[in-house]
This record gives sequence, structure tokens and C-alpha cells, in this order.
Amino acid sequence: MDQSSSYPRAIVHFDGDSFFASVEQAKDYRLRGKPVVTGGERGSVTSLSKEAKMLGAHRGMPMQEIRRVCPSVIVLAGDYTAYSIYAKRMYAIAKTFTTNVEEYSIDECFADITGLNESRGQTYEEIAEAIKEKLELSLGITFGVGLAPSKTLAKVASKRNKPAGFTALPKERIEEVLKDTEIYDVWGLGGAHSAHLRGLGVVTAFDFIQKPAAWLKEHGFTKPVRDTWLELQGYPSLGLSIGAHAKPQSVMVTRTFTPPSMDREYIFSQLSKNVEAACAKVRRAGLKASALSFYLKTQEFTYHGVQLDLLAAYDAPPEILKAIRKHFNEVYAEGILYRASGVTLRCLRGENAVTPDLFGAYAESQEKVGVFRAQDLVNRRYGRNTIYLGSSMQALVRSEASYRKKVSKGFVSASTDGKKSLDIPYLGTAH
DNA sequence: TCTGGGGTCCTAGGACCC
DNA sequence: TCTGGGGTCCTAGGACCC
Repeated sequence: MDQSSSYPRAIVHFDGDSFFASVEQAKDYRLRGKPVVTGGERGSVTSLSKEAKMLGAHRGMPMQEIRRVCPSVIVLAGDYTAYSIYAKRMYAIAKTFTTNVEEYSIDECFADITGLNESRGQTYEEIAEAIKEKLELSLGITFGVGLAPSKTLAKVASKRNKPAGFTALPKERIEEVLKDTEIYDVWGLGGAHSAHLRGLGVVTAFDFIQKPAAWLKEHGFTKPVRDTWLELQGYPSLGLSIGAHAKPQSVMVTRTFTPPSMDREYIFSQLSKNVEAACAKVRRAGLKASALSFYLKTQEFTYHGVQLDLLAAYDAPPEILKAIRKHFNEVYAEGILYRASGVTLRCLRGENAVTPDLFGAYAESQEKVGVFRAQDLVNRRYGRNTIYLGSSMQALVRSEASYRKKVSKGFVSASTDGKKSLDIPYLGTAH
């Protein structure tokens, strides 16, 4: 059957319902049918089962309030390893239908099934529903699914009929559905843009696509908004990002420390801890970074940071910490309270693509790499932070203390207790 | 709820060069 | 000399997403 006028392209969006809470229920049958929330590790709700939603709980709610409002609720610390395993299964299942799958986030993916109707002798609707059924049977989780001619419309569609809904949005239905879609709910138009549009009298997504291109230009809207405007009309202008293109461009680790601090060494050690974590991530991805930025966030929520280029590409902390130490005073000021720090490793390249620099800095750092590989192994086996740098010690000691306090108050299940710990206090110092 | 953590992409405007 | 015009490259910051 020819569906090419309804779907010049056929894009499907899959969105796991209440993903984290659903994974918990899928893993442990005793949690099914019960009000479950995740986020116990940070004291506020990140995901809720539908039973918890029915009791009046909602996202971002503090745990103490949740317990008061619905005492029967089961609070869990997020198990991100499990969530990412489920995510990988989701991608793998979608890929049994087509290789054109974008791994968009931990609980969502897009598939471009254009042309599969001809090759399979089924309609696009039948194919989308077949994928949905396979996902739900294999994972034990329901999905919101949308089929449309563009990514943005597929997102609009998958949001409807929650949970476990399927919505087909061919070109003929665009007007009807967009009249029922608030401008705030459109993917790609955030607070700033939708408020601007509201101010210009645009209330629904349909109002938006009625405006001519010249109107967008006149009011200073830029490319991302124009792309969204095209996509909503059924003209796909956002490609799927697939495969090699999906390698990360940057890796970031940021952490708030409580209480805030003015202590120079303590704040540097926070940064050091972030650098260690970021390097571990980069190594896991088989990449190296040749640029970075780091910042401190004050108690007033202002940011102070710098960007740096490195002489070579690294995946281990020493050179990176050396660079940060050199520029630390450009960012840190005496007598100011800081609440968070962060580091971003940028200009990431595959390990084999690294060109050693002329001054031998790369070769020198290579000698130390073996140490960090061993550290990865130990930490995988015995738990995070079994081995860490001396420069990170202050940060870890304090966060450990506050963690134990939370455990003893019952805010967090003490799953990491009882892990073996090695008697190796630190690896050396990065000064 | 006084505001977590990890990403991507786009653009204005400065630096630098004819 | 006080006076241009034009192009490219890069960075900082904004906006958005989950």
C-alpha cells in the first residue's frame, strides 16, 4: 500500500512510561501494582510508578513530603546500571526492525521505518505497533509510541494517550492534533521561546505553523525554532543521529557539595574528584580529551570558569589537574562561598586518533596510564572510590560522612555497605 | 522545592588578516 | 593616517533536551 503522501518519511518515537520506576517493577515482581518512587539517593523524586502518581505524588517532590502524603510509598535509590541495561535492550529490539535507530536517551529512541511498509507488506501503523508489542513483551515495561512524518511530530504523538498509548499522526491529521497541542508542550521550544511566542499571540502549535516564514525572521527567531516550525508542518528537517555520529562530544562531571565552602584546598579536591570521574568515563568510552573547561558555582548561583587547551590528548588525571591547578586562581576568589564545581572534557577523540605532541608530554603521560587502568579494575570490582587520588581525598572523606548520616536516618538504602574496601588510601598526589 | 546532573547545538561578536 | 571594507576563525554564552 502506498503511504508516501501521509508519511513522506515514517518516523517512530518510543518513550518508556515512568521508565525508572517501571524498570524497578520489571526487575522485582513484588513491586508490581505498588506505589514506587526512585530518587531516594538524592532525597527528591526522579520517577514514579502510576500507582504513586494516583496517590498524589509528583516529580521533584521532597521525599519527606512524599512519605507524609502517602505513607505506603516504596522509596528506592536509583539503579542506573539497570536502567542503562534496559535502555540497551530497548535499542537492540528496535534495531531488529531497522538499523536506522537513534539512541536518543535512556528511556527514548527514534526509528526511521521509511520504506519498510513495502518490504514487509504491512502498513507503517502495523509495523510501529509490532515494535511496541515486542518492546513491551521483552522488557515488561509499557511504551508511549508515536508515528509521524518528522521527529517533532512523532514526539507530539507519543505523548498522547498515556500510558501505553499508540498515536499515528499522518499529514492529514496534523491540523487536528496541533490545535490540541499547547505551544509549551512542543519539543524544541523551551521556556524562553514559548513565552516569546505566547506573547505574540501564539497559543497552540497550530497557531505557530500558520505563521509565515517571514514572520519568524521578523521576530528574531533563529534556526532551531525554524527547524521546529518546519517539522511541525510535516517537513522533516532534523536527521536521526545514528552510529558513529553518536559518540559523545564532551564529558562532564559536576557536583554540589553540602555545605557550601570557601576552603581553597577543599574546593580544589572537589574538582579533583570530578576530574577522576570524568577521566574514568572517557576511558570507558575509549576516548581522550585535548581540551577542557572547569567552573565553580557560587552560593549566589553565578558561574566562574575557564576553558583550556591541553598540549596533548589525555584520559588520566595528572596532566589535567596540573592544568587546572595552574589556572585555579583565575576562577577561585578568597572569601566567596562556593556550592558546586564541575569539569568538562572536550575535543574528544578515539584513542588511536591521538597524535603525540612534539614535546614528549604525551609519551610521559602514557607511562602512568597503566596505573589508572588498574584503578578502573579495582573500582569496578570493589565499588566506586575504593582507590582514588590523594588530591580528591578531602572531598571523598566528607561526602562519605554525609552519606553515612543519610543512611543512618533511613533516607537511603545502604546497599553499598558491606562492600570490601582495600587498604590503599591513595594513589599518589597530582601536584 | 530556594533551584541536581549530563549533554547538544547555535550565534553574536571579538580577534585577526588582508 | 583616524579612515575603510570584507572575510574567517574562535569563544563565550544562551537555549534546549532528558
